[in-house]
Amino acid sequence: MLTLKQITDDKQAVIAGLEKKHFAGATEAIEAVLQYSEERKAAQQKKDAASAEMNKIAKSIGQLMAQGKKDEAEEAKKHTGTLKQDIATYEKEMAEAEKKQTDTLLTIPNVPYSVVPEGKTAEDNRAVKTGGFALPEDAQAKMNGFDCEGIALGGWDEKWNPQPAEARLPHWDLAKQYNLIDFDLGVKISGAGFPVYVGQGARLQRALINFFLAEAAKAGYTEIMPPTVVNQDSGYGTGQLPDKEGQMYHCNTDDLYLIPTAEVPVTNIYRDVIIEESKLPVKMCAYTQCFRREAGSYGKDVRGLNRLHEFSKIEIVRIDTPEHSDASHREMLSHVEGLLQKLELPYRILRLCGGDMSFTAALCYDFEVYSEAQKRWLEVSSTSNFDTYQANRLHCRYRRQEDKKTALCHTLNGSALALPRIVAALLENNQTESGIRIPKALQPYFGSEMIVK
RNA sequence: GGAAAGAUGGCGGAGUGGUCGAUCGCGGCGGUCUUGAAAACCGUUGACCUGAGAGGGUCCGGGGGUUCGAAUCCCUCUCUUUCCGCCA
Repeated sequence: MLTLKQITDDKQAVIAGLEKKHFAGATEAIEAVLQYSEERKAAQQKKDAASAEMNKIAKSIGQLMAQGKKDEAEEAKKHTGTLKQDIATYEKEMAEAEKKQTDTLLTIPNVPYSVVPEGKTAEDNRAVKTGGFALPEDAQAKMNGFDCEGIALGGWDEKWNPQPAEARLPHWDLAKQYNLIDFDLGVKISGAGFPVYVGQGARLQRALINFFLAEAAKAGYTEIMPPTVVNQDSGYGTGQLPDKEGQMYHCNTDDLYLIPTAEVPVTNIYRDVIIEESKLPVKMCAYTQCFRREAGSYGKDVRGLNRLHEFSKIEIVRIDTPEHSDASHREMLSHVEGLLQKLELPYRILRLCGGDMSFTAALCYDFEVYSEAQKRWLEVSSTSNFDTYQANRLHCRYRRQEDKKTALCHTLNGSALALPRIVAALLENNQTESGIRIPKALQPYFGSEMIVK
């Protein structure tokens, strides 16, 4: 959540930011917070004064008793009755005002950075870069009307004969043909959205996980293997609770949640922690299964691997100083971009507009890969800077070197990468007459250079 | 699942109703000494709210209660450890 200081420092800037995010009632919400804050301060000042008086009397009674002056002590006690009641009243006022203030703050989203484009929906997101490889027909066809400058053709050895465009299949057909993924079996065991990976399909999963983890390790991220169920405090810490309660699977008996992303357990490592500035940036990566209920999604957008209830993802998380977080963010972007280049996939990077960004983000870039058989861009990574918004909830602070004071950290995270849509694009974009080609960088992890029937 | 013990500052560990935000040790930081380092010695060392400042307030796992006054007494919740049982 936003800090009170952010609001008092520059109220108008905060309101303008919230309007860019298309948050209705920004002015009213901010004014309400400020009013509750004043109420709380007033109540606290009254309460502090009464408490100070009470402490003084209590101390003097102690001294009088020690000196054996029982009568004077009894006399002093008489004054404490009303004082005690006053303190209780003021404390109640204070707690009520504080609760209203926090409750209101929790409903207010993060303020976007100035570089975030205006706009309301995904239509308004701005493509900032395009790159990678595509098959000839698709690159020339200007994928989905977007400018594809930067996307190169092929990049394949001569020994491969790409399937002609009209013969290319969507991944759900390929998964069946090559016996890689059994969606029906998943329905039997668990339900829709829980695919069963088989044989080379399972091996491809493992290869990608290892590849992504190895690349993250090379980039200096410490590998974490966290729990995949978390308690309520963790859910609140990273902001999934209370607003997105319905998105997570909940284990009733034990009141635990299945994680929707490794961001939750990994970022919560630093909940209620004060980090020495010299230790920043903290760089962590984690592979976990992710669980999403995703209620209310239907149609061809969710076919095959496009949207699942359970999937594998490698997440990178950084905790940094306010001064360096932007540089950190750029490093994360180039890390993710590097992965897509090594996988030889056509991709584009979008800077999300104010209205399409998540509740908690201050700046967010999406990575999308072009799926040649589906003729669609698929989101495979979302890389965000949360500024102090998450850290404020997490109470994640650092001790500044220069003055030894504590200040809120910035938190960042990004997928690097989520598997299912990468698998979809890899299968669809690498169809050849003799099988499905595996990009060079992935071959050592997969153990061979193609998927065969 | 059964039984017992416990939860105090970065860590260890005192403190059982009255200047206790808390003795002490370690660690950290500053200094003396040293060519440098170590050792030794001296000093310093929690977080949060409020206030221009002086100051005031809150915090000894969480919540509630008793009392003029609670780290200390009572209730309750959570967690941890040990032993037994079960299991990978």
